[in-house]
Amino acid sequence: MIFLDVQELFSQIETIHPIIPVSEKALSTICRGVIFSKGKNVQEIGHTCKTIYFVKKGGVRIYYFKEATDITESFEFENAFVARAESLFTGKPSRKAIQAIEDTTLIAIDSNKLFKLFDTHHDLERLFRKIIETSYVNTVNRIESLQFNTAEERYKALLKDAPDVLKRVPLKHVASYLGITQVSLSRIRGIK
Amino acid sequence: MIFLDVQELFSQIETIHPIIPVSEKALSTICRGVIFSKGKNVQEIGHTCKTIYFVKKGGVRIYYFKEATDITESFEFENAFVARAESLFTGKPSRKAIQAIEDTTLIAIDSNKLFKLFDTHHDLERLFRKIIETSYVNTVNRIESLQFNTAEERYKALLKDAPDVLKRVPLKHVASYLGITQVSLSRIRGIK
DNA sequence: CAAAGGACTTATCATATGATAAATAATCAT
DNA sequence: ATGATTATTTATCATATGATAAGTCCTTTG
Repeated sequence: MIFLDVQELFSQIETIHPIIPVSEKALSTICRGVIFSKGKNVQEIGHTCKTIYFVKKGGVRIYYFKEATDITESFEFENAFVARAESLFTGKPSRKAIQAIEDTTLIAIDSNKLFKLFDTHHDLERLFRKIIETSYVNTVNRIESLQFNTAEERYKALLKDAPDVLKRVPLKHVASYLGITQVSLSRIRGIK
Repeated sequence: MIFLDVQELFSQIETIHPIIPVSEKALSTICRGVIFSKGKNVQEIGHTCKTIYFVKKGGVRIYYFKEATDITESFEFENAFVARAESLFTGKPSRKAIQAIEDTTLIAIDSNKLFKLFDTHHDLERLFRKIIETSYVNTVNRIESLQFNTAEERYKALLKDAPDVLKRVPLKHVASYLGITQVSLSRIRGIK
């Protein structure tokens, strides 16, 4: 029996929706610790997502290809949850991959086992409902920014709301995340 | 006691996650029927969202203003659920309004009462978790289309995936939904 | 029915962003 | 360290979309 350190995970859970000890216990039994070095794929394109990850250390991005162009859908760093929703919640293979953008330590939660736990551990279902709600709100806000803000406005908003992303991620990935080419981002940054 | 016809609602629920009769009963006690004529706001900008709507008949849009420009965030028609997530799940006032785009009959579900029911009716929480998951997947897919598809690609995708929207909604609202001006949409439609 | 307003299209010109290429700069592997 | 990738910037030109304006068509309303 190897001990997995789930302290960061449970600290984070505490801030979202506290769960009772028996639920903590149940949850920890379906967690695995996994490590990926920078650049390695955590999950591949075409794989059906059956895992929810929690980032203990480092960071990951979800990305896909459109006509040979690498597009970053999202970044996640310490204390965030990561999953490819369009696969996890539909059971279909994902067109997207998850990649470690730094040397990264993750906790992998088996989603099928988690969903089963929801039957007996009501508080776990509520916890994950709240996590999904938060992710949903974030994507709704992101749609708003992509719908009618200029590339420059989106860049400046990112600079304001998540300056750490700019420090930890290659600009080419930031560019595609913002919905523009790297050259355009460079031009926008160049203007003072 | 006025009888509210919740048949369409429960038929739709059946397709998502069946609930037991006692939960149906509990849910129906927190539902109100409401009617709005075409053009009327169902909820106003600045109002904190405490209602989840189900569309029985007609259709609505969620919209907001960016610098005096009316922007449609989303459309919903028969058998869909509608709420302003960024307000409902955060408790903050919404910058968005909900408007009837046709003469519309809605079922209004009190969200605070619903959230309380989750404590005693586990299946209701699961039902709404699944509804949120589906909405989340839809927004993730929408981000993908806004991130790197051209306006023309987005228009053609809408034409393919939701041709009824084009038939039921003024093009000016479709245009802002697609993230372009009405004039651009008209140009795109004009080509061939 | 007439008038008025709203919806949609078309045209012109302006601009932000894309595509490509080339030059530095930074990072990585041997 | 050295050379080889990879990341970033800068420049030029092309293009999709925006802004504005004008005109047509449709709908509403008195």
